[in-house]
Amino acid sequence: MPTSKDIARLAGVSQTTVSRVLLGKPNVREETRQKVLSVLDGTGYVANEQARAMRTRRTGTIGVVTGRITNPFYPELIDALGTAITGRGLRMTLWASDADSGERAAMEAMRGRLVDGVVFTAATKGSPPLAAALRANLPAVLIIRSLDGARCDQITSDNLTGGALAAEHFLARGRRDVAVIGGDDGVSTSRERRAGFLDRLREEGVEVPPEYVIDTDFSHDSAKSAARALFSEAGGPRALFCVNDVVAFGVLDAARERGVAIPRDAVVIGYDDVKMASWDLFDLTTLSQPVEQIAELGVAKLLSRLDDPTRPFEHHRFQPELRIRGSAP
Amino acid sequence: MPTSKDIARLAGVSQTTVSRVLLGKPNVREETRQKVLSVLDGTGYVANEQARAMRTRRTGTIGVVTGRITNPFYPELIDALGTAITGRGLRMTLWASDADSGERAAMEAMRGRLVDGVVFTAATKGSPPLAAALRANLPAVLIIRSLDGARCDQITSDNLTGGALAAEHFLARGRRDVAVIGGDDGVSTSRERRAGFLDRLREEGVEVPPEYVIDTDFSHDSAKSAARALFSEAGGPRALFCVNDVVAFGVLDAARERGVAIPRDAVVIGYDDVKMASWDLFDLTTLSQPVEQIAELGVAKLLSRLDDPTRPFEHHRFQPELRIRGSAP
DNA sequence: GTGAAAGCGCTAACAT
DNA sequence: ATGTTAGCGCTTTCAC
Repeated sequence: MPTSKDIARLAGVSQTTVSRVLLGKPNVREETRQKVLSVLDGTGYVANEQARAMRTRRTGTIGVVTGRITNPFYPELIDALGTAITGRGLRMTLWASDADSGERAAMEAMRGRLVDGVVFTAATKGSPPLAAALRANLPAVLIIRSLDGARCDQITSDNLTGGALAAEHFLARGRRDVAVIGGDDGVSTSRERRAGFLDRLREEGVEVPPEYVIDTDFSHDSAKSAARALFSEAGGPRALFCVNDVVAFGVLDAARERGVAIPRDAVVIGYDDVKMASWDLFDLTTLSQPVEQIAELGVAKLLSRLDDPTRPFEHHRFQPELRIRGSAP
Repeated sequence: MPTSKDIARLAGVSQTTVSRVLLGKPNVREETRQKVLSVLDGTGYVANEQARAMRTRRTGTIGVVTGRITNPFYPELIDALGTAITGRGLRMTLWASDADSGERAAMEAMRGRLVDGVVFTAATKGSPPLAAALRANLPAVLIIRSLDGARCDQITSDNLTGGALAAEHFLARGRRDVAVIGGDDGVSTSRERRAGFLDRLREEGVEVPPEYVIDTDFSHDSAKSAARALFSEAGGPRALFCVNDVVAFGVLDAARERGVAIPRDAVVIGYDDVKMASWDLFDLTTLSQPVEQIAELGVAKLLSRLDDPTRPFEHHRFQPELRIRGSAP
């Protein structure tokens, strides 16, 4: 594998000149440039990015930390982030794991200069490595999930409004037998979606009893068993707002198992509008958040911070939109 | 951000000794080691991996190339690869894109010494960058999809057997009104699954007419419209083998739309056994391939090749297992 | 057991 | 417009 020194020797110029040609610097005579380019062409030379990174202090790699990919929302997000990152000629290093091991690894990678910055998508209140990264002022951005007072840019859906829209949809159809399923107050999305939903209901005089504000993790199976309990209760709630689509899928599965017809016997709203939500078998009414835009803006903000670390931190919230489908017409 | 030189100065030793301690070399006096370690602890020093990689010629990063993540099988595979890679203290750089842009980028990254090797999961017959990578003897491994005569290790499911198992399941239930949906002969998985299925049927005297061997891409929507056409045909096939689960989901969706009851009016078998396949709404009979094992072995083979580039190439095939569920009991 | 010195392959400052 | 030189932060001989 040839080095720029080899190219220089073959072209009869200094190694510096080769570097100049490679970087497209202006101060090279056209004739010299051509000579170098032709040698370059012949050898199929590719610059050693490691060595380059060592001087420029830019690796051209962006880290991405997500939760476990069991939620189909994450693949779509990763896809969008991948597009935003590779579209800029950069690379994406991915950590997709439970717990905070991904955050820990990402922080190490930043400090070890293996990535220029990190996009965190699964921020949780009590994550020590994330807190440490932000405290150390390492270049990071939070998308999808936010953290109050985090020292970095944040891009999310306006989850409070999203929850309120779900509430309004139920109210407009005269439903008052509502419940919220899924949630963890350490996670901004579910906390805010829940709060927006409950607050809007309260404004209209509907108070949701605490036993119908159901904590479950974000998995299909937990949601399913929670809904199963709800459905076996005779006078229980039948207008269910789920904090995300996977939770909603679990609820739909429980409904099928229990012989609860959707939307006749119960109505369901999700959040995220993953691709599957529009499949006939689910046909899920849900709130959509613009994944591509969130990913794109997140990457853009991260890169702009690398250039200007002093820019004040921003929190951009995209408006969610209610997609009305068969599960809650 | 301190360097090993800073640590050396603070500890009153040479930079070399710091390096020795960091790498756990034996020839350091215990007393010296402790001194260095205590300074290390105090500063929160993290070695610059770039510089390290430049000397060792190992980056500690593995590239992964997948197709677009619209197929839920890929997230599960990425998850498994991530576990196999990060579990070894390495990092994963991911390219998930249509076409061969990911392969091209991965090849560049290998040549630019940004990754030690690459796991290709979406090999297609006519991919120039992949062909080039293999020709150049760059360290790579093919998993899930194979390529005849590729100069690298390959780990796949035994797709021929998988297809045969599906055929046997239909035959055992007396079904002869079969069709195969989804396929592209440039992709080993669908080519082999199809061939295994058709060959086994032929052995039992069942010849599938060519119009019931349906080429569609691997998307839910294409499969859905193909199945829609099939279901509107009166005497058409009603025992459908799909080359993967997403295709099967599309078929199930079409069935629902057309009022075709599963499994009463039609039976469906998929391939992959993605998590969703066991959800009540799908309840899909399918062939499972051991994703974790494939990922684990793929990474292991790749790493072992880095240590011994001369080892002969192997193709390991895992046996698929039929998971019988409601869609084809 | 420890340190000095060389060098991985680049880029950038400085000379000419 | 081009070349010389000095590192980036490590690991690895090679001396002692």
